[in-house]
Amino acid sequence: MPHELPKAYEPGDIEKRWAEYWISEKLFSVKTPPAGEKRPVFTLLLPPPNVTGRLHMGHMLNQTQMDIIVRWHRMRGFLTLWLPGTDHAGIATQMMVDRQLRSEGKSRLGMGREKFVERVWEWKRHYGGAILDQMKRLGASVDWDREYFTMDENLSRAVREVFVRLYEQGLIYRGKYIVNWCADCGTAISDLEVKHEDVPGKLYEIRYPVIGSDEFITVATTRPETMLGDTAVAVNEKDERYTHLHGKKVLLPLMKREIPIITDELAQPEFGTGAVKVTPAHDANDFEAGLRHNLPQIEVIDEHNKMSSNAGPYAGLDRFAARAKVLEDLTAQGFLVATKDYTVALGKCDRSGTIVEPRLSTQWFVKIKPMADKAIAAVERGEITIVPDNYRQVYLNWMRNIHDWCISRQLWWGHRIPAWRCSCGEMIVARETPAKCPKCGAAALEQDTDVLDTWFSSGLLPFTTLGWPEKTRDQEVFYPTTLLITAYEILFFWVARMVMFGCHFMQGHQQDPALKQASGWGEKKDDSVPFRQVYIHALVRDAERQKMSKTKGNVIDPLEIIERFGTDATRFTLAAMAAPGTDIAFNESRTDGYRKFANKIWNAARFMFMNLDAAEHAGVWKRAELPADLGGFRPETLEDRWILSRFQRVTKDVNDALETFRFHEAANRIYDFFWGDFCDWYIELIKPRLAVDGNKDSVKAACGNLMSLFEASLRLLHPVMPFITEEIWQAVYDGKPPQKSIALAAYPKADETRIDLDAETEMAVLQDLIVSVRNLRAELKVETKAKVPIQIYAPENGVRGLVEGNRNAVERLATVENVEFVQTSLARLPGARHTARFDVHVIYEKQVDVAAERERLKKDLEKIEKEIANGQRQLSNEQFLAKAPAQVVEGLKKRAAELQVLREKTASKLKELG
RNA sequence: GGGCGGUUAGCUCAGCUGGUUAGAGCGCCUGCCUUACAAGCAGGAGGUCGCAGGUUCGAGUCCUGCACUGCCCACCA
Repeated sequence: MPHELPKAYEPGDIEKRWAEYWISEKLFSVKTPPAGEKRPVFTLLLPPPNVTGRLHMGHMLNQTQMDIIVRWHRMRGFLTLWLPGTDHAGIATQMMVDRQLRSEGKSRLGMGREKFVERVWEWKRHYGGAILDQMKRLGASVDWDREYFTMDENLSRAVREVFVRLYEQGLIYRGKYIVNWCADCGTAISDLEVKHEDVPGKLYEIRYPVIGSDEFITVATTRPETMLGDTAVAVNEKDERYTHLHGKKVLLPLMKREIPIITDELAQPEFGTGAVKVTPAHDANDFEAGLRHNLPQIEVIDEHNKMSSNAGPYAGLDRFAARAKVLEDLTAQGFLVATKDYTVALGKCDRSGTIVEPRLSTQWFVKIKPMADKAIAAVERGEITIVPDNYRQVYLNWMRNIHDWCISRQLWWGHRIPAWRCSCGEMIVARETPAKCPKCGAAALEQDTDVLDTWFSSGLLPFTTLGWPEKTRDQEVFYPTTLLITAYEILFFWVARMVMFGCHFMQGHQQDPALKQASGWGEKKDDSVPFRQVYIHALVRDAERQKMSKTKGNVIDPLEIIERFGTDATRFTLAAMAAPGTDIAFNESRTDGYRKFANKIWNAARFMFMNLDAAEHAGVWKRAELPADLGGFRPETLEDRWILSRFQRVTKDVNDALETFRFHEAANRIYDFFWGDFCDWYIELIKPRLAVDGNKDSVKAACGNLMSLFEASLRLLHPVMPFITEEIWQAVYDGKPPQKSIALAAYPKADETRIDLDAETEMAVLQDLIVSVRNLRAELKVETKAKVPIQIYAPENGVRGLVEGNRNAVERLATVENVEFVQTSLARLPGARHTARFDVHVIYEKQVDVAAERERLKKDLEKIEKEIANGQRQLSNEQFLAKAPAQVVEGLKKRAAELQVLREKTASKLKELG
């Protein structure tokens, strides 16, 4: 790799090149180790995007976080498996292909099930890989050799196995119940797929004539059209208003049907009139009540949301047209008593937006309670930790109030339910297509036409992707997976289901004890859980905090952002903004800032290579093998000791932050270190030492130190910015790196013995001095290039020695030409600045702006006084001295001493100025 | 109806387990094309941490209430 790097960083080609390299070299493919290996293992399952999906910001955030964690583990020596795949996404995909067919003038129904499914497969082969290709652009370090698709044969077999086992265990049943029906999708959907929306509506009060009296009983409803299917009116047993009507009947208006008045807890005396109409076929509560009282179920709305023949004169009308007509007729006949404004929680289909109809229908259900109990226990016992912690409670609440899960869908695309019906009425649930009916021997069996809810199969992925139902080595090694990173939105859809299925089907499973131990999970007792940890990340919103949506047109396309700013910068943005618990308002200006950060790194690299090459050319230094992990770093000067110390700190902080998913902290720490410490100070300080005409040994050391530290910093940054770090890292090794990729190099580990407090303190004083002089120069309006003489008063020997020892640095970085030490304080002079440890005076003929100076000092003094007062109050408080940690007291005392000095200097100067 | 978050500089956000002087980026102002970087450098202005109480030696951080705001869950017509 030539070191003639272009002046500005151009991510496009570089990123593409390395993304391809990582894949073609199979760097992230994992071989399952045999028994006997003792190595930490890290497993992560990619939440499978829909095959129909296109990468959006949510994916990108999710994948960036996963990739950071994955690369970090890999570099720390974990056997790291990240499993990618896609979800067949039943409804979404079917709708997509439906639409395509329609545009060709064809229809699903016209072509028949078999042909349609074949067509979907064809579509999948063509377009299904798009989202994974987009992932490749992000640099996601997944194991492409293990890519799965939820409809793969082996995964489908596992799905059938699960279904049959649950059926045999009595945990799957089939029955006619109220389900959420979406007429648009033509299928039942689960409770989770219904989104409630508060909309202004009406509450209608309708009176039903009581038979055998001239009395009426008034019921309240938001859905008058369902009265056509009423089979009772309920009142509460304790409601004395209605005691005299118990056992009587009413004549249902419009339908002229006699229906009983029943007593049931369904009716709450406080609400409305205390009497409620009962429509068992169109309301979940009424359905239950109907069962309790053995009421007939009259379906008046069909699967197309039209009134059925049971609706008499209203048959054929759309449900809402029917509502209008019913109200009209009720009014005309004097049955409508009142119409009140009322907010209705309308249930809409998550997918199509159609208003969902509670409808009586025969479906398959999972009896969820037994599995939910295990899933609750796993989290309660801490076998699974959920981060941030508040989601733990959300999860538990949901799990404790869970209802049976409707798993059948009236679709063609998906895992078909492995149940067959014989004409004799026998139902056969089997792993493989049965040849004949076990009861009557008939061969003409019809398979159930429904498919399974997509989440049924994705809920199994943690173990089915590892070869279940066979007992495989993969499971011993990689199950339970270590972590799951996902969005809150699918906590219930997916996470909760994985926990239930995992705990149920992997009960008794044991991870290879040696690997489990080495991975740090030794104390965990239960290896049936699908993952040890769950991290829930925030939502990405637009810059105005709005949820992104196609209809609002505020969707930010990550690929477009990547195109403009580079993948690394985009990844960095997402990491830096991802503070746990808060949503991310994606702001391009931040990404632009991180693009500049990449450029900064790039130019620091150019600087380094320029100097290394010059040194090598001059024969002062040879680019030999770079000792691993800062092994070649020889601290010679203050800045060497200082930067080494700072590096240990940033390394510690970054590792700590990643341990607890504080991505923003990790990113910001590296940013500050690299830009602030490394570029602004270290590089500036080391510059003269790199001059090839200098002392050979010291040039050599400087080159080695610069390169060592840069190389280590690249490794530190790599999980967040994989591309630019790879590019420069490869160049550092001149195409002969010790590993094929920086992704396989070791992650920096903090060595706290290399933290040098003295160096940090001294450097801070030096920085203070230089900044003070720069300050004064600006204030005095000294021409930029003019070197000025300065005077320094530094009563402490240490400080004086420090400045003398780094006189060069001061002269260069503050543009100073002569440093004179004096014996008396300079604080009062115009054109001087002071800190607690030194005074510095810039000798220059121009005058300071006295008024401005006075203002500044006044402000300073005020602050100092305030702080002194605060400090004194605390230090004179016995309680404080007794209770506060010694370190805090000590610090405060030290500060108090400093403040005294500062106050005196500042006050006397202020006095001087008048 | 239940639950969960947010409110800190003009804007977008950090501030983890309470501890000395509340930070960053962007924007703004001033001066610099100093041979790594003008996608840069140097300097600067800008905050009674939503409001009111409380706990504590000490509160942006913990507690209570209020206000505004966002989200999730829910089979009361």
